[in-house]
Amino acid sequence: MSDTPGYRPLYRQVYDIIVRKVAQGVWRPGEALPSEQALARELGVSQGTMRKVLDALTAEKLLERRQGKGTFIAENTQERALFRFFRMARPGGERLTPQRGEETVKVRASRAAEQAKLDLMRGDRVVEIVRTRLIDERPAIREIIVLPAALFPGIEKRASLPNTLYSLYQTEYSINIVSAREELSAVAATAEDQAVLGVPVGTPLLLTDRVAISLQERKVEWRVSRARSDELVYAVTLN
Amino acid sequence: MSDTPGYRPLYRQVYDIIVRKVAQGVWRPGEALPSEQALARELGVSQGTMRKVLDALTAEKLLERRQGKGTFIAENTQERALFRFFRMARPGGERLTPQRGEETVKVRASRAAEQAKLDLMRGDRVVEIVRTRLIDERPAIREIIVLPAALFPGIEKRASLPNTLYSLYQTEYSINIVSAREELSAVAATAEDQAVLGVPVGTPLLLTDRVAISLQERKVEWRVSRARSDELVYAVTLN
DNA sequence: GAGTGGTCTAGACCACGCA
DNA sequence: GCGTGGTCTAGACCACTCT
Repeated sequence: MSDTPGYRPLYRQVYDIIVRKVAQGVWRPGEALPSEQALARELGVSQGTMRKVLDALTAEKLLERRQGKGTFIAENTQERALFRFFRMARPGGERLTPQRGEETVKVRASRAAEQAKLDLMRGDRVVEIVRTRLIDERPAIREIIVLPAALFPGIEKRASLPNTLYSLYQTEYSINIVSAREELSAVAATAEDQAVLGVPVGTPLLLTDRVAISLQERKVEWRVSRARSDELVYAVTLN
Repeated sequence: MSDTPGYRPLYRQVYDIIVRKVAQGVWRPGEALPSEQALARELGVSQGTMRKVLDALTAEKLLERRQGKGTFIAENTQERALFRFFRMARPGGERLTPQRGEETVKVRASRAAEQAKLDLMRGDRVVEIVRTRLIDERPAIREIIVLPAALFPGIEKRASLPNTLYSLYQTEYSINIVSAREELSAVAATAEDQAVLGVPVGTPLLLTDRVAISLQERKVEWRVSRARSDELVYAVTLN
């Protein structure tokens, strides 16, 4: 799995140092880092090398740089986190923001499929979140979200969960979601889908199976969504 | 649409020059460019600036750089072009290569929907390719592909089309596909789907609606695919 | 005007591929 | 051992933001 390059560029080492600091929460989301110059001096590298590191982290959307102002820890704000990982839109491309519907949270033993998906051990516990999301006031998406309980202590005791869970992960649990692997397929609506979403059994639904990856490259969330596909599409740009 | 920055960095100008040269086919796909040093001298900029340009174009997958060897025009080889824009896989993520099935090509007048999708004028003609693709020897995907006829002269006279059209676009028509906007939805199989794909009417299919964008930022292809979703998923990684 | 990131330069040395 | 891209440095100047 892990190569041993035998040669480890300086900027790579500095990169890892900064990533570690961010993961430790040395700076809060939205807060400014020291200037390029200051960081370079502090770590004993040239400004050019420091810049290379900060630019790379900006490309990974962990930092944001604004000319004349500074370098900031990227915030998984509602807006941003939503449009980055929530790809549902109206046909034609117009983005939309779902509303919150029914929601249940519980902690339970993990199942074999979950252990496989999230690299868990037998006996590990998981948090299960089941929720409905609304478009135009009507139920449109059913989601089942599974998290390793060890990483999210007490999350089941929270009064209510925000629409964008990833900002909660970041601010409350110092877990930054940096990428997600998704698999989409088309399935027929079940009786349960009919009950929740109000579509006839057999209606084609868009099923999304997502595993979210943290900055530390851990699989931290498994999410399966079933979405009405009549007025909703999954929009993505390939590069 | 187009901002006037009022200030145009040097590397941006050099970038445009190189892009233009690539689009003009000054170097063939797979061929090596002059070295960083040589290009920098030729264009009268420093090596650092030249490097910035070449790195940016590498990030856009237009070039490939190999230490010790040189900088090459990225080839839309079968392998690469396929896995870059063809996202179908087996559940679990294993990539697969479809085989070619039935195929028809014709040139005809464009319809309103096509004019809208591809930014065409009324009266512009289009090439329509209808084809079936096989997985494990069985029909699994139906595709309708629409191209502006003006950009692909004589394409309808070709004996047969390759599995990966984008390498054909690149080598024969100097059109580099650099990105694609896709919209996915779930639809019920029609009688025609039943006839071609052998699935019962009403079976959920995965429908993909793609517009492919060229290096010159033109909308060059509209492709609608209907895929069996029983043993096939659409796999994508979000960053 | 002071401070930040953004651009640009010139030059040195390192790692890789190949003959 | 030569030529290529990859890393690293030091320093200058430009553009943007805020006071």
